[in-house]
Formats: sequence, structure tokens, C-alpha cells
Amino acid sequence: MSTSPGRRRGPSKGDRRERAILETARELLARKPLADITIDELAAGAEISRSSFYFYFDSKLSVLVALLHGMAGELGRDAGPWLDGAGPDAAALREALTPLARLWREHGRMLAGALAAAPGCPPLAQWREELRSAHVDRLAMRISRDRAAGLAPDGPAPRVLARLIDDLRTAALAGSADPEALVDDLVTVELRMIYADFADRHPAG
Amino acid sequence: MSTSPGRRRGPSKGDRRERAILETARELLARKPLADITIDELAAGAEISRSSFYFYFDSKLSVLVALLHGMAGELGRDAGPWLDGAGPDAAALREALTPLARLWREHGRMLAGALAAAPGCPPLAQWREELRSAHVDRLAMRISRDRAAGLAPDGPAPRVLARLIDDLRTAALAGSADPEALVDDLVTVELRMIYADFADRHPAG
DNA sequence: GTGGTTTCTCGACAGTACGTCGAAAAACTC
DNA sequence: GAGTTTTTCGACGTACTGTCGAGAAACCAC
Repeated sequence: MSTSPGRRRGPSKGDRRERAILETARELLARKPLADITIDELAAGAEISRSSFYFYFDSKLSVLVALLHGMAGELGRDAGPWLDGAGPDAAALREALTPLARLWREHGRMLAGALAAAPGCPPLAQWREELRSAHVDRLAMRISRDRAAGLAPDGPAPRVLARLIDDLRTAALAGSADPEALVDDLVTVELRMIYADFADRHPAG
Repeated sequence: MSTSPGRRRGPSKGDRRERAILETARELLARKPLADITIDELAAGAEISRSSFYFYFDSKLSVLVALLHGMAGELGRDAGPWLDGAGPDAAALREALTPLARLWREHGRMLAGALAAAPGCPPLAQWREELRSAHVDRLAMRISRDRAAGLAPDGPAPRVLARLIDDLRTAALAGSADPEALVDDLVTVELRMIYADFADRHPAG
């Protein structure tokens, strides 16, 4: 259901077509949601007929999923130092959030569309779930460590808190027209959610 | 685009049909997203033909909007004491969140579906925006008051912070299978976002 | 370059859902 | 019980989806 039923191994002409479809999809998704995109448009963008499209993907959803998997790596990168660190390290958190916000600025419509369509569409839901748990698992461990070390106060169960932070971050980035402008405020707020009494100057001020 | 093109004033048979459509929609929306519901189903539920449906509503979206407007009042109720109060009043906040969580438990699928469909659908987007600003405006004023009174530390601009809290609350309630179990944690976390160093026992513990 | 295999392309078809139109049945009014 | 308004529905046109099978094009020997 997710990839192509046809092709085998050649690095040939079909590859260019597949890329063209993906590229067209990327462009269209930057302008309108998946539901408003027809397979005709995708096919036209790649200069093939509508039926030929089905040789490469078995639905427009598969195209979106392919696009999304191509970004999976980027979304998690740069989060390491913050997630593996300890204590209210605003700088590390900002280093994690800045590239993420940039990604949301560039691909926000696509990501937001995918997120919105996820419930009610198993392959997208799974992608979203993997992404989420990749973040939540590590963040929950970090919270546990900090609490054990006396660096963070008690509060909601680590996994629950981590999930709330992930929800907040995603909703905020998805809803903002200028995600990068949100980074400093997100840093402040995420730290407060975990540390509450963290030395509390607004990072930008 | 939003209400019926037909009916005038009679409180008659057509009214029962309209109710029946709404009721059917409510039931179906509790099980699957709007996109998976056909006008046939809605019409069948109200025991009329598909074409007759169009006498009452001009699309299934209009049905959802009507349903949503019917709930607009409920969603904001009970928030008064918290929004008009001052300081880290966990009890008042919990009083606001508890009925809200109950509403999300009962109508979660419908609300989540509407929220997800909102971008890319003007009437839903407007509903979401009204709902949001009703909350954000008042909460932002509350934050400003508390800061002026020295009850809350400085931080993100009040409107931005209020918006983040609204995003968090909505995303958390929408994503949870058991919203009511989240109330205490949301109380803790929202208070931390605003007050940071609020006396910090987990409300439930 | 010829024959065989794989890769790729497309037109034709069938299915589903949407929304509109106009004729007419049902209900209500006096 | 004639006239008006409300309500119903079948027929129609349109848009999009996904499948099938015939065949063109590219590739690979030899």
C-alpha cells in the first residue's frame, strides 16, 4: 500500500518520473491540502497520463507518505544535545528548536496537512506516531533523570508531561505563520513546564 | 453556504427532518470523520432521499457547522471564574477544565475532526478562530493583570503565551482517549506556563 | 540488429460521490 | 377545494478514483 507495485531495480527513466511526481506533489502541497490535489495534477506535473501515475504510486496518499518519510530524519536531527543533556539548558533547547522551526517554515503546509489528515488514515497516523514517540520517549527519560537528580520538581508522569510538550510544540509550530519567531517563547515555556522554577528571564529579553 | 436555502418559518415536519439529519450526523461523526460520511448516509438516517437532503443543507459541511454552532456556548461556559480571577488559582482552573474535558470525552471525535478539517475550509476555520480568540483574549488580559500585580513573572507576550496555552489545551484534549484523566496534569502545566514558580505540588497528589 | 524480457504508457471502462433541475406530491391557508 | 407554500424525489451532468489489458519503448543478451 505504501510504495510502488511495479519497478524493480533499474536507475532509469522511471526514476526521473517518480522524482517528478514527488517534486510536483511537494510544490502543490505547499499551496493546498492533499484533498484538493487531484491525481490528474500530479500526473500532469510529471508529464505522464493519469493512468501512468498508478504505475508509480497507488494513490496520492502514498506520495505524501513517501515525501514524509524523506523528511523523517531531518525532523529529529539536532535534538540530541538537548535530549541527552540535563537540567534547564536553554541554549541546547534553542539549538534543537531553531532548525525544527526552519523546517516548519519551509514545509509547514505539507506537515500541517499531513498531521490534520493523520487521524482517519492509518499510514499517516503511523508516521505521526513514530515521530511522536521518537521524541516523547527520549524526553520522558530526560525528565526522569532530571527529577532523580533533583534538577526538576515533581509533577505529571514523565511520559505524560513529555507528551504534552510534544503536543504543544507541534500545535504551536503548525499554527504559526512564522514558526521561527516562536522559538524563544517555546524555549521559555517548555522549560517552565519541566522545571517550573527555572531562573526565569525571557531568553530574548 | 452555511444554512438552508429552502425553509421559511413553519415549525413543521421539515423541522423534524432537519433534526433527524443533525442527529444522524452527530452519531456518525462519533464514529468516523466527515470525509468518510456520505450524504447518502445522512439522508438515509433521516429517512429521506439524497436529493431531499439538499433541501435542508447545502453540503455535509453545513451540517457540521450547524452542529458546531450548537455547541459554541457549552465550550466556553464555566471558564469565567478562572479567567476573571487572579493568581495561580488551581481550583478555579480545574473547575474550568473539568467540564471542558467532559465535553471532549463526549464529542471528541466530532471536535477533533472539525479542528483537523478547519484549515482548508473557511467556515470551519472561522468557527475555530472565534472559539480560540474568545479564550485567548480573556486569558491574555488575565496574564497581563497578574504580571502587573506582581503575581506572575515576566515572559512571552501575554497574547503569545495565551495562544500557546490554548494550543496545548486543545491539542492535548483532542489527542487523548481519556480527556478527563488529563485535567490535573493540564492544571499543573498551564499554571507553570504562566507562573513558573507557583507552589508546585501535583494537584492530585 | 534480432529476439526476448522487463519497464513503462495509455485509452477505455466501471464505480462512487457530488450537486442541480424541474416536475409533482403533501401540507397548509383561506 | 383552489391557491400557495413546503417538501420530496428521479434524472441528469460532472468530477474524481482505481483497474485492466493492449501495446510501445528501453534494455540485454548474443
